[in-house]
Amino acid sequence: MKYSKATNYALHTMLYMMAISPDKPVGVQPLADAQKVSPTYLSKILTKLVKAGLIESASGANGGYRLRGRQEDISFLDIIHAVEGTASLFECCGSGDSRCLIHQEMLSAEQAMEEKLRNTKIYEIAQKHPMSR
Amino acid sequence: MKYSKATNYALHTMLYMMAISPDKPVGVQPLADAQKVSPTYLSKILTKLVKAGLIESASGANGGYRLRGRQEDISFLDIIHAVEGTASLFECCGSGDSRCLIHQEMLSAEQAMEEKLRNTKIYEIAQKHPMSR
DNA sequence: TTAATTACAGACTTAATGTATCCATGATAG
DNA sequence: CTATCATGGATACATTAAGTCTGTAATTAA
Repeated sequence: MKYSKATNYALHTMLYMMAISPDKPVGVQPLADAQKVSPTYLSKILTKLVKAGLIESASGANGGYRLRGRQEDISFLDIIHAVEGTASLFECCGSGDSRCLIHQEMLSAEQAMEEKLRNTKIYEIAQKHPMSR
Repeated sequence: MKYSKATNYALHTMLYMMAISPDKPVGVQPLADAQKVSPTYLSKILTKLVKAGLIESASGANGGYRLRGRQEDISFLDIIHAVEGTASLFECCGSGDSRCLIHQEMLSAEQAMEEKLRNTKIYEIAQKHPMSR
C-alpha cells in the first residue's frame, strides 16, 4: 500500500503555485518543469484538482491554473482526496457489515491520519519554506 | 491506495485463532474455511506472520499454526507490518531529502495512524466479541 | 477573422502489483 | 512407512499505476 506519485505531484504543485504565483494563472509547462514530469500527465492530475474546486483553469493565451477560494483553508486531505478519491483504505466483510470490530478499528485508525491531514494546510508550509521541494 | 485483501485475511485469521484455539495448533484448512479463501493462498500469508514471529508453525500430523508469545501484546500494527511491510506510505523527493516539508507532514500523519494501530490489540477485540468476523 | 496558445478528453501502452492456483519438497506424529 | 501438515517456487490472471499520443475545444492577441 502506497500513496501514488500523482499525489506527490499534486501536493508539490500546489505548494509551488502558492509560493510562486498565488494570484496569476500559471501554465502547465513551468509546473511540469519544476516536478520534472511530462506536462500532459501533470495536466491530468491538475484537472482532478479543478474538479474538486481547489484550483481553477483558463484556456487560451495567458491562461493556466490558479488557486481558488481561501488559500489558507486548503488542506493536505483536500488534495489527497481529490487525487486518490475518498474511499476507505480498508474494505472488509463486503464493506457493509458495520458489526465487524476489525473494520471499525481500522476505520478509526484511518480517521486519526485524516484528521492530521485535515489540520495540515499547504499555506503553513508555504510560509515556512516557500521554495521547499 | 488500499490495504490488500491479504491484510484483511491476516487480521481476521489472528482474531479467529485467538477466539477459537488460543493454545492448540490449527491447520490451515479450517482457517481458510472461516475466511472463504483458498488454503494455499492463506498459508502464504500465514508464513509471513510466522517470519514476523507472531505465530509459530508445526509440520506433520496434528501440526498447524499457533499463537506465539504474549497474546495480549499483538497489535494491529504488528500484523499489518508483517503482511504489507514496514515501508513508508509516502515516498517523496528521492526518499532521502529530509528537508522536504511535505514529506515530513505526510510522515507525521502516517505515524498518527500507526500509533492508533499500535495501541489496538486483537486481544481486546477477541474479548469483546469472540466470534466477530 | 485568423493564428497562436492553452486546457481537456479519450484511447492507448507499458510496467508493477495484487490475487490467486498448482505442484513438488520436506518435516513430523503415529 | 504413511498420512498429515507447512513451505517454496513457478505460473497465470486481473487490476492499477504511470505515462504517452493525438485530437478537440476554448480563449486571447494580432
